Amino acid sequence: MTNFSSRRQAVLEVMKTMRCHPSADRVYEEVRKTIPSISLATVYRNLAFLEKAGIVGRVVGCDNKERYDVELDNHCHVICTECGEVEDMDYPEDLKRYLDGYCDKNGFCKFGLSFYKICDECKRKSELGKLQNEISKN
Amino acid sequence: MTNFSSRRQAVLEVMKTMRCHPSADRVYEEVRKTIPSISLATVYRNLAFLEKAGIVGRVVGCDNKERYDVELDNHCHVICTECGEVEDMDYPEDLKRYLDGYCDKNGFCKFGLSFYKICDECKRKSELGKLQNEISKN
DNA sequence: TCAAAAATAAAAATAATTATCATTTTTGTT
DNA sequence: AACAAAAATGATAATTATTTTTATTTTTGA
Repeated sequence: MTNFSSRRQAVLEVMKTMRCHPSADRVYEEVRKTIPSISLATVYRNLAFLEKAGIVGRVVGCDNKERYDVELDNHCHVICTECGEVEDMDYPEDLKRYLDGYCDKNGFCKFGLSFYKICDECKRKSELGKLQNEISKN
Repeated sequence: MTNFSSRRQAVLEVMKTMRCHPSADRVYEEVRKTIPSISLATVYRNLAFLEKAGIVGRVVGCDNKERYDVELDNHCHVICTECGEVEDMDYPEDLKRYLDGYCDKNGFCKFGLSFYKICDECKRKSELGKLQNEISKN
């Protein structure tokens, strides 16, 4: 039975709604919009609970934060090497099959594939920085 | 020119010698055996320096620690879901080629593949725990 | 030789996460 | 409904990993 407490439910809802891979503090920020009195510890606790229950997963980005994910199937990640933001990407179908097979055959419980690049946001910021540098020189 | 300070050199040596993927505090522990006066901050600084220089890389394990790696080519990781320990594994040759191609074609700068399982050490510990539980019940 | 730059130790500061504890809410049983 | 036991929570303290700061030392290169 999926009989969660209202706050646990709220954390899960936020996870389902957000299309990104939020860190705990981002989830906290978001849940507070509907339940202002919720505490950060509760968010952590419920994310841990939901993880144990196999409902959300952890993703490691590139900044020292744990990030969370509700879509546990069939996708890999695109990670920004600057800000650590994580995006979903579908596996090429044949690759997924290959890795699933490899995993089974060798007794691994799961696998994770990530591709890295600098995200558009960070690229923009970096360009802006250079520009400002040029300007201040002259 | 690879003209590093003696401490920077020592950090790199340790990284090369250790066949695992140590966290900063493990590196610190190890370097202290030869340079007892080295400080933890210096280890962090030099790992960061060596990373920027492309000599060591970061690996994300499963515990909330950054781990470091000197072998930057041609291998993927086997990560323990319990303790976060990271082990190297060769890519199947054809998979490596496929991923390299995919990466180039789509403008990613790198990729990472990890397989997860519970390592032998942790399996042993967990068995031991269960056994002790049984005993204390009777 | 000597000034500027780089590297360092030690300690303080920061940031993310976890643990504690007193209180509140929920649950299942009578 | 009443109530005891279990679970969940907020607030805060504690912990852990990492980064920053500062005063000092070492290295570099002119």
